[in-house]
Amino acid sequence: MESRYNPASIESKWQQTWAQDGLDRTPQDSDKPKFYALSMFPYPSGNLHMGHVRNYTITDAIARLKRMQGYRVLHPMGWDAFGLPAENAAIDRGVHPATWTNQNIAHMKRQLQQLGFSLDWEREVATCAPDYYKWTQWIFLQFFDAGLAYQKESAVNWDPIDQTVLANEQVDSEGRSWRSGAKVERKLLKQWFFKITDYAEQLLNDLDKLSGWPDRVKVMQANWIGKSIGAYLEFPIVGSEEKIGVFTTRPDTAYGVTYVVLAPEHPLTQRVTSADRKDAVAAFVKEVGEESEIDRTAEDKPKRGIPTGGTAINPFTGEEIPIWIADYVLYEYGTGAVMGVPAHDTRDFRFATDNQLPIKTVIVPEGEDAAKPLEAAYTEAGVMVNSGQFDGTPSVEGKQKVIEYAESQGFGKARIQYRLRDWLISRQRYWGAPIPIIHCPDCGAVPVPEDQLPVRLPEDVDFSGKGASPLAKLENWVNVPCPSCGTPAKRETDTMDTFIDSSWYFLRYTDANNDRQVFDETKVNDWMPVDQYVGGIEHAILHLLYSRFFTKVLRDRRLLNFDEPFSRLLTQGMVQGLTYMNPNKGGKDKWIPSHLVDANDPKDPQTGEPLQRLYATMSKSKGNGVAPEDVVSKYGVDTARMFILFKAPPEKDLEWDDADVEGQFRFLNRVWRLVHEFVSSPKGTKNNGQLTKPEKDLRRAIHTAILEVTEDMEGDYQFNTAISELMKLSNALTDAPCKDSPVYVEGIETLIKLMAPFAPHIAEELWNEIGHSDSVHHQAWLEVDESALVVDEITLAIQVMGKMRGTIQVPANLDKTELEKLARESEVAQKHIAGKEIKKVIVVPNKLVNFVVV
RNA sequence: UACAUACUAGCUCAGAGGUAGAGCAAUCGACUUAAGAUCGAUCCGACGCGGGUUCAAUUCCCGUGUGUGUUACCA
Repeated sequence: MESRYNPASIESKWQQTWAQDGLDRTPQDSDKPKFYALSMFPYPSGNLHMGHVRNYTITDAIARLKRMQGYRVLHPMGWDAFGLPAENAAIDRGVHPATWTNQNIAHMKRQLQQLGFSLDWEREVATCAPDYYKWTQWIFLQFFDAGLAYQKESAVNWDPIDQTVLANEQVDSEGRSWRSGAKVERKLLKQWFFKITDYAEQLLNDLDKLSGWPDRVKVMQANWIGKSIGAYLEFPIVGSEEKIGVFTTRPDTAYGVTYVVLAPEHPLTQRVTSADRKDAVAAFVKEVGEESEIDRTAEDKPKRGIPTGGTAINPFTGEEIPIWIADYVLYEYGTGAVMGVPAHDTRDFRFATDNQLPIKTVIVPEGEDAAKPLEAAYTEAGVMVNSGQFDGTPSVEGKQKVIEYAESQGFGKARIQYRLRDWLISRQRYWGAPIPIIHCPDCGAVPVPEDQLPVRLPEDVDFSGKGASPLAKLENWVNVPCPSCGTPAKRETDTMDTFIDSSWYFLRYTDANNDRQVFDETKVNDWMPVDQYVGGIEHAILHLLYSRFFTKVLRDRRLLNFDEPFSRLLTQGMVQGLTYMNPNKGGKDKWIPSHLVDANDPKDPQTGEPLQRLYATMSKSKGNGVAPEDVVSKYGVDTARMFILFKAPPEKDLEWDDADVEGQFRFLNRVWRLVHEFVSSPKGTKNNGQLTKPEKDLRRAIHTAILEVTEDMEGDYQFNTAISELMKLSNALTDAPCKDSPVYVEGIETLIKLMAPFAPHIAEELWNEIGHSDSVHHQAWLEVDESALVVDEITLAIQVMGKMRGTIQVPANLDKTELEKLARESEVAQKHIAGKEIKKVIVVPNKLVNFVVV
């Protein structure tokens, strides 16, 4: 055995051996319980960064542990390969998106393999491959067939210079196109939507089933869905047949409505405006329309609005009330109109005060009357007053009663409102899965027949970045006969949002090479749900919500039989790098790339100014990244893995620190030396059945380590503390005086096995060196021998009045009376209780005795 | 603004109603021409702040401060 730990040679050696032996392949026929470990698949941007490495290291450690624990493990990898950067590469550099993407995939796959992740590459998927997006299109048709895919006019971001539609992420916070810099306009286009709102209630309720998800992710999803229970009420417009519908959560305040407000965009605005107000209203609408979303919703801004001159009737009181328009009413939410109840809503109160609108109190706290004027809105529950027949009703009950009354009178009903909107899935660009629809002048939107899938992306395309989507310009691709009636028709030229590709990839892994079906029902139901999903918190809402939605729809199509796709979710923290900032500079210039800075004396290389040191998420613009391959070439994969797992709990941000990486490398070196000394010394053969005290102590250390590591890995994966236990065991072995004992052999073997999921290469090498021919990764995980944990003597704490006064050594497992007797007789206790009356004695077996004195 | 979450050694993090703990860093010593590696030893704590419950609170409860994240007028 080499006396020095040389990671480079052992890592490549074992990676080859494992590949040959098929160590990473998913077991096909096995009666073992299943375990599906999954990392969120990456976008093939070209290079693996530390965030990827952290993500996959976590999942890999789990996969390896579960294999040792007797599970058949599915641990696949693939590529979220459609998307904008590929198309930009085409526009900027003239490389075809497919070429660019495939090169990146090849490069990143090689990087992953060098990192030794135990992935089953036979199940690799890439969403841009026709044999994948064929099934994405097939799933779209399932949605279409279920009535869950529909078209609607919708506003898109339109770049007037490039004459093209932009995605939201291509529009900066100033509302300008990232490419042309032009002010983006809103333009109405016919777009495809998925009806996720049909599943809002299920998506909300089933969050309760996700006990293995972090609470904050569930809270974020619940907020996103945003369920409100209330009423829909209609206010007739004076001099018109039309009515203004509003949604309210406070129907109990309906008698306090003193005005109605429309969003400026509301179509009724034109209708209700009186002739003399036309110009003022038009000016106001224009002004608000030009404001950016940010200005309009700024918190400190006063609520602005103007009267339209029109009036409506409060159907509860019969009073005429003015109709206003105001910028604080959002057209996108509810009905785009609200009833104004200044007395009982803070926003309405402020608006009414600013605009001299009447304030009418209709709820009072119990035992008070409505006489005194309000200084602020009273938004709590209370008793209804000034509310006709409802006077005296508690407002909580009043909600339901008012709804019933409105319903009986025909001007309202109960309603549940969600913040969640339908999912706009059309993208006017090339590098995505084409929507498999043909528009026929006679038959309308006709699905492409299944046997004609996939609708392939044409390859000879012009990428100028200008004009309509590249697909729309391809006459011979667009013009096809209608599949239903044969008349000349046109293909849909939009492609699908890439979130659709990633909403079902975890299902495809269970049967990745099936060319006849999207997946085999038995296989998907066998492997799913994913037992442990690992990825970034940035997907807390969109990707995870969409995937849950897809799962429920496909379940209702009877393609699978479970409700939720991911049983347990681990949202890993970011990887942060040491970052230098010049506080005197602004914008991007303030970040000074770390390779330009002397770490001992951080100064701006241009100005000589002192720099601030901080930790920030690694990024190109800050120049604070650490390249995985640099770390690997210096210390090896196992050190990188150990550092990443040890430095922070997985869900927290990780501060990259070279000194700590060094520390992990030293730990692996210590283990290497320990085993090296063990291999080159005579083995213990002594076995007379009776263990000496050092042997007992060492066995206790061994089995404590097994217990702690196993517990740390159960549930929430505390890798950092698990590795800390490995260090303790390693220290115990180093210090052990009984190196010739069979217990020492047990200790060495235990340490290597416990290390295997975290540092797989060195564990395999050491396992091999101590004389085993089978892989350490095939060994069964360790069982705790409870008897080894037993201690003969314990330290008993002596407390007086709850304060620690000292300790005594006593035999373990004495009963309460014996403990009390020993404690009472002890010197420490005597010193503090002598001459005092003992009122009470609390005895906690094997822990402490507490005297309560007068 | 609401919600979530955190606050423990210089740093990163464990911990549990009952003696506060690991790793790294630091300091000193040994070895070395020197450095590194290694070995040995050492140091470190109002458990954010205030109150309550308890025989006993760092741990449970309430309030408060600070940081972070999501959300930003959702009617």
